[in-house]
Amino acid sequence: MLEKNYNPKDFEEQIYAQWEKDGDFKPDMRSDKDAFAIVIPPPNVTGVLHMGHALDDTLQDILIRYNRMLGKKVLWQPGMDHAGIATQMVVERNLAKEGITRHDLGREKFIETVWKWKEQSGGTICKQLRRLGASCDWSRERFTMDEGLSRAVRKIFVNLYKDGLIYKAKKLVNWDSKFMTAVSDLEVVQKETVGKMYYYKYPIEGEEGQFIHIATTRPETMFGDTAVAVSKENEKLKHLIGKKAIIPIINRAIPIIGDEHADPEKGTGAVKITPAHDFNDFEVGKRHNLPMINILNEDATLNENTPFEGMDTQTARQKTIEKMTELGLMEKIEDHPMVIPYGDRSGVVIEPLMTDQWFVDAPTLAKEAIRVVEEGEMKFVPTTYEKTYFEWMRNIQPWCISRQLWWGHQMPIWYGPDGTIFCEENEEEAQIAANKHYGKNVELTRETDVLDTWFSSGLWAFSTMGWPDKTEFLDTFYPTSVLVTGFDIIFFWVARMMMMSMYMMKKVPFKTCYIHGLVRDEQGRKMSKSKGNTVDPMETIETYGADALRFFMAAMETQGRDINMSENRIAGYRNFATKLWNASRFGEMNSCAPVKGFDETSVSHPVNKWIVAKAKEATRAVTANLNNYRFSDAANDVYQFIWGGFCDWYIEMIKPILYGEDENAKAETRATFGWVLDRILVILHPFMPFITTELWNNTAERSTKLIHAAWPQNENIDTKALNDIDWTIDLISAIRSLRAEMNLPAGAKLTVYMKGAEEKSQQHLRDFATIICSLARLEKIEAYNGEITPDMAQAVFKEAVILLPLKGIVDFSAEKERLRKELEALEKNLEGYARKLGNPSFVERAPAAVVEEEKRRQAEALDKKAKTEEALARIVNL
RNA sequence: GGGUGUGUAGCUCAGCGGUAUGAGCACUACGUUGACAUCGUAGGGGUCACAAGUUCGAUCCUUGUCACACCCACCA
Repeated sequence: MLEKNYNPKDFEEQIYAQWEKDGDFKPDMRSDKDAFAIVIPPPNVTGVLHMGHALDDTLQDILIRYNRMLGKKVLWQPGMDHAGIATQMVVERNLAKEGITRHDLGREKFIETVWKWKEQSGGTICKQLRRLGASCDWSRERFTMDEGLSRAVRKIFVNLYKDGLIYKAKKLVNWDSKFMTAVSDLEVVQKETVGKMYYYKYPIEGEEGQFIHIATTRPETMFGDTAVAVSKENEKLKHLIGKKAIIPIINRAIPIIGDEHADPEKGTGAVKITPAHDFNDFEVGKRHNLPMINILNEDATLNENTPFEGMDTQTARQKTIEKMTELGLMEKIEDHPMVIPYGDRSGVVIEPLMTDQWFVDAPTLAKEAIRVVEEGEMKFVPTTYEKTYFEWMRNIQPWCISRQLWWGHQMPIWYGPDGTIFCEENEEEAQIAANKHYGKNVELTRETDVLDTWFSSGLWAFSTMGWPDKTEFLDTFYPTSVLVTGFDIIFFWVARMMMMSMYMMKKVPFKTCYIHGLVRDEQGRKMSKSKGNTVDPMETIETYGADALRFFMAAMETQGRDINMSENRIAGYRNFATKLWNASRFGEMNSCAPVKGFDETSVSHPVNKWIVAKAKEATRAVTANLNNYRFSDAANDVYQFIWGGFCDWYIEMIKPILYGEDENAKAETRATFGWVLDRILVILHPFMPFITTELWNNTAERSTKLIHAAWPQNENIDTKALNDIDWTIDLISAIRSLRAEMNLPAGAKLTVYMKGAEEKSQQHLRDFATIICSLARLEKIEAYNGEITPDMAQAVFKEAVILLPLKGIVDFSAEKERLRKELEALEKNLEGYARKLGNPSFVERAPAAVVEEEKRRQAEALDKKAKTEEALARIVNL
């Protein structure tokens, strides 16, 4: 017995536990059908589920469940990312509460602590994913730092290194002074601010009273200046080229050089060049062989190369200005719009800093990654993201992969006593290589840097399947079928996966990349903790059930567009679930249940034939839309069928049968109801796995679990069966409309006549009289050949007129008004038809079918107009 | 500066070269029947941003304009 009320809390968690216990998420390796695989975008081990995950993982689960029901070998590979910086940050914060820093612990102890933290508090999100209903194969859960994946990281690193695609270089990199590590370009966010532009002057060496005027936003970097540049085209300043300027305060002479980097139109036309602290100046420095003077420590305080050692940049800036003012060299300070780089995680200003770092030769790796997308081996859905991908990949810069952190994959790099580099998969091999190199046993020291987190996630598609070992899983599931992720992850992850996979596997990591948008708040603003406008999916699930949230996500997902949260709408989908629940209860109360051996093609009652055809039609539409990643269309197809077709019409239409005397019809209808409800549970299951399973388990004894039920394919649809009932539905709607128009009490049982109906319509009338009477609240309905009397309300219905005799005097003004309005609309339409059909080039050039259709509509409208006019005339004549 | 996307009902959005039966929510009126008030029935509401072009026909294609959003680059 189903409970009276739909209460998802009663069963959602239990059902999930049962699936997991029964191993229902494991791929069926005996299936003779294709493989279908998705690797989950590994959430950070520190992460908790947010609405973005809820969207991302719902879409994946829909695809996974759908394909599982198609009978394929289906793998949804779950796991988590070790999230270098994020995790180190969390653990350090915990230590800080006890007044300890990681340096107090030392590297080894600290890493131990992180692992301990991971075991105890990491991975909350995996529990939450279960609550959402995600049917991942948890028995295969991986972690980007586990032993297997670490081996994969080392192996691919060594390969890349030996192929010359990983190299060490001293370069200007983005330096995060909070974490004291280099970060990649992607981890830097540019923020617009209004800053200051400082104008001052440097004396010219040997020329008393002569100056070169400089504009800068960072006066404190002057101690690292190694030149002043002016354009060779600059008529006013080019005479200074070759002379020397004196950096005040420290009185160091630097050359004035000619370089096109100095735009005569900007600033003063002269630019101070600080090669060690500015990416543009770095290039200028290289061109002119300028020395590079580093003026910063790793914590972004000024170093011994400046007079302000130990000060932070802001303080040093003030000091510099003070000094310059004292020297009479300050000219003016102006407000200046500028962009300042910040670390996306640390939130501190990123400083360009000269350091030894490791790089991946991304431009080389990008070539294959670009080619396979160009040639369609990997397709973006929607295709527009292809452009974003190409744009980025074609302009890609070397990827800085070294991080001066502790938590992460330590690079498989060892240094010999003289600094020779040995890159091997483990220490023993490095030792062997080194001993061979030196001809004797030497002591090696290991590189302390760890890898950028995205290096290991870049291998996710194949490392999770056992690579570098040759495994059955790798053979079966690689390349994976589709990757589902947000557009903000294209550069970070999609691009890197493409590069790494093409390099190592020579095959794309996934055949399709489905990109979705952001989940925003109700007003369309980005959700953020600082704004306080985040919605916790777990709370939503608590209130409305996981199914409602999932259906919301699916119904809102229209190919890449952002989604605005809407609690109203989620409530609406909870209501939808309630509706289905109650429809099932109706079936239960009326002994409707699936019958073994029931053949839905053999039903004879038109209503049953109709719903069977409708169900198949809906199935076909959902299938097509899922195949094309049209989630909202698929969801709406199911929704419309269940609510608009099954509940609104079918259930209402079978009531007279179920409450009637015809036992054969009753039996057929009960079985049909059972069949249709089963069909509903099947096609709704990917979207709402919980309620469908609960109903499936409670409406019959089952030999198959719903999660493994077969998704129906290639069915024939009896389109003829659709028309009869569609005619009846139209008629019922017309009568209801007329009733409402005449303000008749809903309870009143009426008689309705139909005049001028064709034989076929009359037949329908006889066949469906009971149904029509029941749904339109009539005493009787029948064909009529008599006169239309003044007490009859009229409505034109197709070729006939519906007559509603009313007892006593009736106010016809409302009806008059309605008929007039209808006439107006008809006139307007007719004008359109006449215009079109009167246009010779339309008749000549438009496809014949279109012209015919137009003519048919015109004829229909003319007929209806005539009937409506008659009706109106009769009223007016009263 | 370069790029991408979006402007359709009060709101959030679907959709399509052939009259917008658009969807959900909101709104109005009425609620009868033994699945359901987390509901039912009926109804109101749109010059599909603007302009030009292509076409027999444009909300849909092209170009331009305006508005908005996002991405990338950029601290003189």
